[in-house]
Amino acid sequence: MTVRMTRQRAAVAEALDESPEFRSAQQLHETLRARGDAVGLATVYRTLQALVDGGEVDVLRTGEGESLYRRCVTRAHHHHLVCRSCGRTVEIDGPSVEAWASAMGAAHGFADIEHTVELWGTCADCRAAHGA
Amino acid sequence: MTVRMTRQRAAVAEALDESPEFRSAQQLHETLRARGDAVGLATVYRTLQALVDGGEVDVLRTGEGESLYRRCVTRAHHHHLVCRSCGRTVEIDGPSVEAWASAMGAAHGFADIEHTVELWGTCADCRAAHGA
DNA sequence: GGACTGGTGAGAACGGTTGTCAAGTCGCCG
DNA sequence: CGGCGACTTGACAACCGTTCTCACCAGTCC
Ligand SMILES: [Mn+2]
Ligand SMILES: [Mn+2]
Ligand SMILES: [Zn+2]
Ligand SMILES: [Zn+2]
Repeated sequence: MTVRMTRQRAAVAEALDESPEFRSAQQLHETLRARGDAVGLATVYRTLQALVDGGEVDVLRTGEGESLYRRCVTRAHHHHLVCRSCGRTVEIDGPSVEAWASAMGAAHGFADIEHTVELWGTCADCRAAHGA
Repeated sequence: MTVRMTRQRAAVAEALDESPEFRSAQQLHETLRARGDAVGLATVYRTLQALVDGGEVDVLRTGEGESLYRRCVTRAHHHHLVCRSCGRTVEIDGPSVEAWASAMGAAHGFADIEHTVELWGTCADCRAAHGA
């Protein structure tokens, strides 16, 4: 039952620490391979899942159904403002939205309310780079 | 280039009209098959996609990556409060959330802000049925 | 070092969705 | 009414991200 520290787990954790953007399992896998620190794809997925379960990493799903992972600064519940183009992410705390969500649920007789709230946009740098 | 009315397209549209819940392409396909109004699965997907493109049907993706479809009453932008258990859906209009989302984006220099906001819960009927 | 046991990875399996393409049909025209 | 042609259909294969399988590997403890 003991959790072991392995080269692979350390490598995945390190790759996550190095990128402030949300990244997919496959991107992380490729990054590690390119760096000569190869880790099996299945292991990347397993490690990410464990980190998510432990609350150390956040996941979000793109509109195309791919999962993106990121080690967030805030451990508490929060949302994200993500750049569509480069993945740059701002962690957002929205007390007003939290209140709104539970009020809406209660008003319609729903219980155990959960909410997904994500914001997507184009960051200032990407606008400067791509024109427009 | 003309769009034709076919038995299949009418059947999919009718199945959507009959259910106020969000339903998956496969559920709709099965419903039609059971009713003896069989339509190929690929055609169900194609028809749903066309309806979504035309703004006649709303889609949302479950946490498991499945797309759910529903003909909403409101044509204007809105969100949903969905029962995890039976799919019952309440259309929600949240002006405060809209304002919050664009304000957040602007505050961090992001443009072309889009947002996904969905609420999940257990409706009163499902709570009564399953106890708790 | 040796045993115990959790971890690894190549490849198969999965599940929802989309692509392929020969066969079928709606709509129109004569 | 036929007939024609472009649009549509559907069985099945291909896709794609993710998970499962299982024989082999390697931390950990003694
Ligand atoms: Mn929240
Ligand atoms: Mn909105
Ligand atoms: Zn950017
Ligand atoms: Zn319900």
